[in-house]
Amino acid sequence: MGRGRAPCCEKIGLNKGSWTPAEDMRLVAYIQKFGHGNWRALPKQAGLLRCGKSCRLRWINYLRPDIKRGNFSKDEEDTIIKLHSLLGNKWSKIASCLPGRTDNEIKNVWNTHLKKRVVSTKQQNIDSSNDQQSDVEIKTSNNINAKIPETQTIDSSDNQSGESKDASEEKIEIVIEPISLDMSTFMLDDEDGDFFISPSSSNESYSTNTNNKDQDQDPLWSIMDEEYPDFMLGDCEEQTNYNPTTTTLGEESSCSEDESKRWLANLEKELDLDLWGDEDNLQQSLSDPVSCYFQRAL
DNA sequence: AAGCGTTCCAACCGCACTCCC
DNA sequence: CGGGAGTGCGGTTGGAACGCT
Repeated sequence: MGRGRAPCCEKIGLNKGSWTPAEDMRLVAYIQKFGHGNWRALPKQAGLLRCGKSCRLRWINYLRPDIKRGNFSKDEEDTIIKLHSLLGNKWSKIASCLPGRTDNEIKNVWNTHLKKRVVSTKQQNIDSSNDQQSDVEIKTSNNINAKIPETQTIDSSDNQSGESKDASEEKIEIVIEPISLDMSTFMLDDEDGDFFISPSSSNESYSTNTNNKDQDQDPLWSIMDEEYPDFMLGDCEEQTNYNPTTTTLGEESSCSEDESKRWLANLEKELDLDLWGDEDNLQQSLSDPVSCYFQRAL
């Protein structure tokens, strides 16, 4: 689609723009199996024609199993407004107070909805009563009861937003609840102890297009549900206690390069993507999956 | 139905930061 | 301490969906 500026040299030959369901599946399956210890190396090992940055963004903003999708609740919106008044455009900090929401999503909601609402609220307050404290209620509030993974004291002193200078010396204590996310909510095991992705169990409202009215019709999970109902990732019981809020998979999971390549080849076969060819080409795929992928993609 | 403007948000980019050697 | 690599953050872009005429 060609968003933004021209790609740098090292990105020539890599895919850009919207992710396809197949790419999503490949990324999810790879991370479930091997983790994401090294984002730069991940796309090569997973056979994705994407840069590591793009993979990371896709995972964090979209494919993570603990992502909460759908409309923001009133409470969430209020929390965003309050935190933004204190922190400014510190989207990642705000996101840390809203479990399941990403900084990108919060940023979008703010820019498209909440900013206008705050401005109009301020304007209404000024118009209706000339109240000198019209913006106090949205500028400061210590009554924030947000949920973030661990107790944090947010120091807003680094806030550079002009909108919140008044609160720059203030520290807010946020009571938070730990997120307990077990990968078993995302992956179900069958009788043999193997695991497979369970799209429907991961999030009821999962969608790649929340803007859509048919947001339950996500292409990825639709395909997964309909075409790969028993999509297998192989034995990965070591992943069953994966908790993305506390664990970086790549730090704990380990796999040899050979294991990675072999898994990738098997994945292609299971998905019937025909990117690696038949058994005759398997050895070539294993020895140099990326070159093989390019050759076959051309 | 077609055309046009607006809204939404996924994905991009560059820069900043952290870590390691 | 300096430099390089990897990662995170925030601003911006542009295509798709939507609404209006």
